Amino acid sequence: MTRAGPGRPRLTNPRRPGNTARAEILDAAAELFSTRGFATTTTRQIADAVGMRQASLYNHFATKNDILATLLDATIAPTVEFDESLDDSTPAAVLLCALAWFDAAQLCAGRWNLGALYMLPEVRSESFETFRQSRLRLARRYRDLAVEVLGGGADAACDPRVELPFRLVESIIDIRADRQVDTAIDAQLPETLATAALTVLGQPTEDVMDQAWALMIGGDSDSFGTWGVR
Amino acid sequence: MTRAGPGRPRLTNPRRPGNTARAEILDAAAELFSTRGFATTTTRQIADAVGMRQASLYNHFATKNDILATLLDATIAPTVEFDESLDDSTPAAVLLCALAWFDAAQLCAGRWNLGALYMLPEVRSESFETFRQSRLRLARRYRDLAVEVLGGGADAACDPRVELPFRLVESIIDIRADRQVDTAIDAQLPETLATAALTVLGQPTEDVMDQAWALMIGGDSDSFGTWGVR
DNA sequence: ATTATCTATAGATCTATAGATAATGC
DNA sequence: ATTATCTATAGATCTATAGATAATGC
Repeated sequence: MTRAGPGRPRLTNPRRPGNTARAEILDAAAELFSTRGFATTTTRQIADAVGMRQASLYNHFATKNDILATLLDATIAPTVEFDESLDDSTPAAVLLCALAWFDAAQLCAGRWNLGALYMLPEVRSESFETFRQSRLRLARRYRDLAVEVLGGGADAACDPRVELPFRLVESIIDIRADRQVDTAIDAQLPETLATAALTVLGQPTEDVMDQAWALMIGGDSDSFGTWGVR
Repeated sequence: MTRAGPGRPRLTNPRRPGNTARAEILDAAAELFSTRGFATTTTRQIADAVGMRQASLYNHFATKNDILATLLDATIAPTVEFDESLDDSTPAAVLLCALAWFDAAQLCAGRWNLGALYMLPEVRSESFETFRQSRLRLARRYRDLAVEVLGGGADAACDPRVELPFRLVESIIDIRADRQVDTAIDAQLPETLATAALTVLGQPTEDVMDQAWALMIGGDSDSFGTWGVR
């Protein structure tokens, strides 16, 4: 909050959270990109939202693309790390459920609806190739687990339902985008989606949910605030 | 195909389906907007894709916004009409299932992934207010039917699962966007999603699917090509 | 001296309009 | 005469760079 260091002072007082100009810019860009889109958000709008001049952004990011790339990478990282921390000898149903639960909680958490950045048409451009690869790997991971849950045979691999767990979790992005925050319902959503990810595959959920919950807690449980009420 | 009427001839031969310039423009815009987004698609790109000069677009549409508005309205209309044709004395589970099935088939059909237009950030702007209202009404319709399927009480209205049927159907948009067309799987998707819309609510599906199928056929079954294999 | 901002602006778009042109149809 | 295109361009952006300025820190 109290900024006093070298450099010419800003004309406006800071109005964004973050201890560095970089963090302030990322917060403003996250809000604008996730609500108005990338192409329609101008660098001037970002600068105005931070309280600095348009040209000053370029002391902290080389290009506008660079700002989006930074946000995208930070957004997907926690879920990928959580997935990599899982023990592959655990039953597939438990792994799938835990992954869905963690991912949904991640997408629910945070000041801004960062998942919406995945959906921006601009992300399809060449510049974001690396990010798109990571995300595709995650989608494949969901599908592979779903195939295993369904028995792992050739039939399971062709079952169209194996696409659904990943898509169910993603739907939280549109839910957040379409309406105001409703804490009563939102707190339940991650668990609801993790359950639904099993239900659409025709799986019973009782024991699995408890085991998945244990894995969630086992992960870096301090890395963000709320896991939803249990 | 054979264009020969009044007016100065184009420099390029027609390369888009449609008997009128308007239809050719809509086809090109549908492809570009749904794959690259609205703001990043220039009127020059649309014109190039049609095979005419940028300025010539303005003989057929007043503004770039006007092109998108036309596409949006045409996209949501069939599902809204189908919903209005349904008989409210039918059990809610059958209505929900039929609506989901029809909507999913609609989103699957067609040369371009028009559902992706719903997701464009630009649609949140004032200009598309009317369209957004229609779409919100449709989302509410799904939710109201889901509440009724769950018993209709106050508990049902607060159950977070009531959001899921609508979101499951929408997920077909992202499925289409993320991968190449896979006819073997795609033909099954609408029925799979209609089934899942009931499954996530904890409903049995056996009889309901047959009744829903009958409603699908009863609607304007000739309005588009494939309903999926049954 | 170093740093982070500021002001000013070049260069590159992009939408939409104005007016000319080349067909058809009466 | 009417129509649908064309060419040319005005006016309005928007990104990113260049160079000046006002702080801190040594």
